[in-house]
Amino acid sequence: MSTNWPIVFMGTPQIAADTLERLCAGPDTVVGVVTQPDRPSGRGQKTAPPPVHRFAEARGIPVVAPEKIRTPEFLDVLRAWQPMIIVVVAYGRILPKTILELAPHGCLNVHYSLLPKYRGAAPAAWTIINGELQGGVTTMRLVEKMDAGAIYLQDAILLACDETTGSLQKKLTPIGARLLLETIRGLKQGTLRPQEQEEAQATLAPILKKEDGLIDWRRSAVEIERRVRGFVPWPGSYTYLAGKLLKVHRAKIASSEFAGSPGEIVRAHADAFWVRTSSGVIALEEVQLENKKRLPAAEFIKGARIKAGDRLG
RNA sequence: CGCGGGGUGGAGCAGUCUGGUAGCUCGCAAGGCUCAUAACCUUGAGGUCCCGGGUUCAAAUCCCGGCCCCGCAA
Repeated sequence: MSTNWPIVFMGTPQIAADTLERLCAGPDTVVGVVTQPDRPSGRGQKTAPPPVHRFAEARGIPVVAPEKIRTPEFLDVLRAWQPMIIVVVAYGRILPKTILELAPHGCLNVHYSLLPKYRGAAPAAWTIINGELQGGVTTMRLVEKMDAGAIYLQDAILLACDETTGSLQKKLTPIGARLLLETIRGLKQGTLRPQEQEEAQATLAPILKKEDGLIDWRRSAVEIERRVRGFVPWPGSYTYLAGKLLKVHRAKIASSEFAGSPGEIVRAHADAFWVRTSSGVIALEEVQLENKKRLPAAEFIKGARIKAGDRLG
């Protein structure tokens, strides 16, 4: 029906690329894409363009990957595209006011939590780590304060009991893409009623660091199990076994109770690899010793010389 | 040229430094035992020790090259 909007898209990882694909399938025209510059990554330190870059290139959409975004040159590029709105999905940078106000409808962000809860870089992960029963997606107008802008649309889903950040993100991405299209349509029609966030309800979802993955056995089994799920696929959870790094890919609460101190292996037999925490026992179900392949607990135990009484951490 | 570990019967590992008959925990097959079932005991089958070359009387082991897997880092 209404007009065709020129849109600029800013994003970097796979979820952003998936969202961009859906945006391209909509009624509007993505006239330009902004993404992070190539960085060396992976074994061998090869540099490769991020998913959004590859997608845009394949579609023949103009792409820029500025090292710095607070430059007049970059602003000129954005202005030349003359966007009606700028869509931001996991771009990975704080945008300055000049960019937030560059388009007539400002910057539209897809955020993977039920704002005002979990403002910040890792909303899906913290939703799981804190044991929430539901997660969700919010579209909102970007403002200078982190994730504090007025809410356009929001949708919630229930979490599975074995939900990981990866699986949750996978579920939320298409929902977010749908909300994004609905939001843009609503903005065009003027039917959208942006809701200011309730500041008092706001909580934070700070960016995760590699060290967050180190398992603290003084936490409870419940907490550790949630964190293991929340840290998949990144940064992953790990502990130490006889001085060697041991990654924990999957774990669950063991039904049995065992005496022991936090970090003590209370049972390592057949398919049971049980570790005592400060409160309760946790069963490691899939682990990976440094330099080795990831293995189900049962396989790992056959080769590892471990026994009840040995200690992790 | 980012750093590093590894490839050994069906699975997971030891053995490699210090070259000399292929080992452990399982699985599989057959038989046995039991009030004892995270069962247990006995016997058995199953291996080009990743590939190619070199050194040597002799190579899983030492040297060179190749393929594949993985940890750190990002």
